[in-house]
Amino acid sequence: MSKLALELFLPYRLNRLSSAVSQQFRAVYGPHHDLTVPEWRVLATLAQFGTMTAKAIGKHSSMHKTKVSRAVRALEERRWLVRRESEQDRREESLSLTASGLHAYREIVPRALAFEAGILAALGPHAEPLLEALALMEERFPVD
Amino acid sequence: MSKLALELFLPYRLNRLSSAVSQQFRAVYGPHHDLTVPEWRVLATLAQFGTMTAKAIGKHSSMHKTKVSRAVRALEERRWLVRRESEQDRREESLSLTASGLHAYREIVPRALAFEAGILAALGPHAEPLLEALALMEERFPVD
DNA sequence: TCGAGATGGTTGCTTTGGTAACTGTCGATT
DNA sequence: AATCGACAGTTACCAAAGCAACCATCTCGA
Repeated sequence: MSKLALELFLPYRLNRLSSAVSQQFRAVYGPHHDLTVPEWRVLATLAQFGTMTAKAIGKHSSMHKTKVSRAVRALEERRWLVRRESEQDRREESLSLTASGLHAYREIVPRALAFEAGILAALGPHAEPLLEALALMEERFPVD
Repeated sequence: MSKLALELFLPYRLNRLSSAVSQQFRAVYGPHHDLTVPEWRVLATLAQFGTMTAKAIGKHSSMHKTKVSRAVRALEERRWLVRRESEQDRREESLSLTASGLHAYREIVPRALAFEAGILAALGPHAEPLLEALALMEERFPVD
């Protein structure tokens, strides 16, 4: 009879680790700005690409359109982003960060990178192989 | 100015991958038995250890006690597990799988292992390094 | 032995996420 | 120009998850 040890089972381990990392990561932007993960993703995506539609944000950050819609509204209420109706296509809207949004972003990024660097440093020589394996798995489990 | 590419950012990648893997994994037990992830974890833990308390299940499977409580009730209603009041300590209850529960478990396990094996096989020589890196990160991000 | 704090487990409240239905707009075909 | 299907985004509804309050029981110390 085949046996399965939950603590060694890959999907479980990934899930556990991902939650733990996310939770720790919240401490990075938590103290100053209280962001949810979807809000952080929208912020990061907009900062990365400048101006884009909600649809494009969702695609790049693997988020369902309702999640994006809500995160966008939250950031808008915080005055971190503005909507502008697109001229060519009035169904969509061009989203971009305000000065405050960009300011907050720039404050968070170095800490986010330091957080990531801390993990990779702790992995030492295992870091590079991990990243390669991650890339392979991402290929096997593509976005939707 | 430091730049951050979300798609290369480790916490994001872990999160994305973990969701994708979990979602695919549901297809393993989905067709026959419609289980939630917490239910699956309780089932697996009980099968692994025989008889234990809800507290112990939560600890082993990294789940909040309310999650465990609800998953236990769901499995109980499905007649996959039974509660027995502990004699030494009447606050806690001894949980164990019924024959049906064990039967379902035994049907799922080979497929679960095959699913995992498929991933590891696709990783080829990268599998072992990945598992080592995972272990290191788990150490760095312990349960709660 | 009795009272205070700790503990196992459940329940209620609130937040969060997903699905589906809806609104408004576009593009294409007629 | 009118209509039909596709599409961007929002909203309403429902399932899932966390937090805190709660109940019952245990343990320990005065």
